Amino acid sequence: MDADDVMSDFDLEQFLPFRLNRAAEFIALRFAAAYKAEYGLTRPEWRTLAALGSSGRMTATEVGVHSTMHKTKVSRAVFALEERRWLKRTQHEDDRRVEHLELTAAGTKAYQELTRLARAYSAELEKLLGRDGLQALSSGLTAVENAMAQTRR
Amino acid sequence: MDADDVMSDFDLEQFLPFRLNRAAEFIALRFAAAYKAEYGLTRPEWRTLAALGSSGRMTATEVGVHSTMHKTKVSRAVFALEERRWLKRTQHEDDRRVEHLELTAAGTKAYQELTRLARAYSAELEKLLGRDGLQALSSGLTAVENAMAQTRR
DNA sequence: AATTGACAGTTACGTTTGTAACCATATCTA
DNA sequence: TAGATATGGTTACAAACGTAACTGTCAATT
Repeated sequence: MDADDVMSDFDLEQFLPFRLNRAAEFIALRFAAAYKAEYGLTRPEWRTLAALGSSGRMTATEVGVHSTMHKTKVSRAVFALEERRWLKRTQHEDDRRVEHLELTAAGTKAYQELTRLARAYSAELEKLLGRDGLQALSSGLTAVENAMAQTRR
Repeated sequence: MDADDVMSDFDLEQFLPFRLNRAAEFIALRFAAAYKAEYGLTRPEWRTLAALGSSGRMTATEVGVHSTMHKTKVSRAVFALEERRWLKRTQHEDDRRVEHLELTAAGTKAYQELTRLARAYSAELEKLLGRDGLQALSSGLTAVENAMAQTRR
């Protein structure tokens, strides 16, 4: 037993935050490469597009909550998508602070194409992780999601 | 059945990269807040500290591989930790390109304290996710790690 | 021994990020 | 109805980031 063992029984390789982060980076990066190369989208932009594409009309704040993105990220992504004419804003009638966000026809088209990529990647992931691995990961994530819902803020 | 349903059966909420990333951010951020607030450490710095604390003497390249960090991140973290006198470098005898990195006494002390925080957080996570959730997440992550090892690069 | 290529680590540069301050509007309270 | 407070969204600024180019050293080839 040498000094290292005495010092601590902590192992970074076993530490969940570390493992989760590394895995997320790996998984996300492979997909990010696709939409970045093909469409020049940043991650916040893709997420905003996906949120609006799948949920329809939302406010910027709602997008942020939905995707757990900081509001400045959302703000910048919305601006970028708007410039690209993939998204349009409309004012809320009663509350002029609020803006409703919606995809344009072009935005919807892009969303659908990206959706195809996403599905292809999902299939690839299933092969990569195996059915059991995927299932385990998914239920683990569900546990985290429940914990997040409890730890409301 | 409205337009959204027809448009696509893709659901962002089910998309693994999205879920993984969101979960990782949630889990990692809670812990990052601790070492950031108490020690003013960045994530790369904490990771480098942890790598050296748990594995003893390593080179910068080894730290990078171990923690999957880009070499510029490692370089900057090493510089910061060195300035803080938590880490010292020694030249490799045979190869003058290589530097061995090691924690100083102060660095080791800090590592041990952070290790206590990390263990406390692990325990908290187990409560938060439940034993089953934790187990599922862990084996899901193992699947990802195996996939990463296969997709060598 | 000179040339070439590989590798460890650092640095310069442009981009992305989070924090905090900000503007405008809405709501609550007195 | 005035003042305080909260909220949606943007912006300024500094810190952190990745890419690519760089320095210095080693190994292989000639």
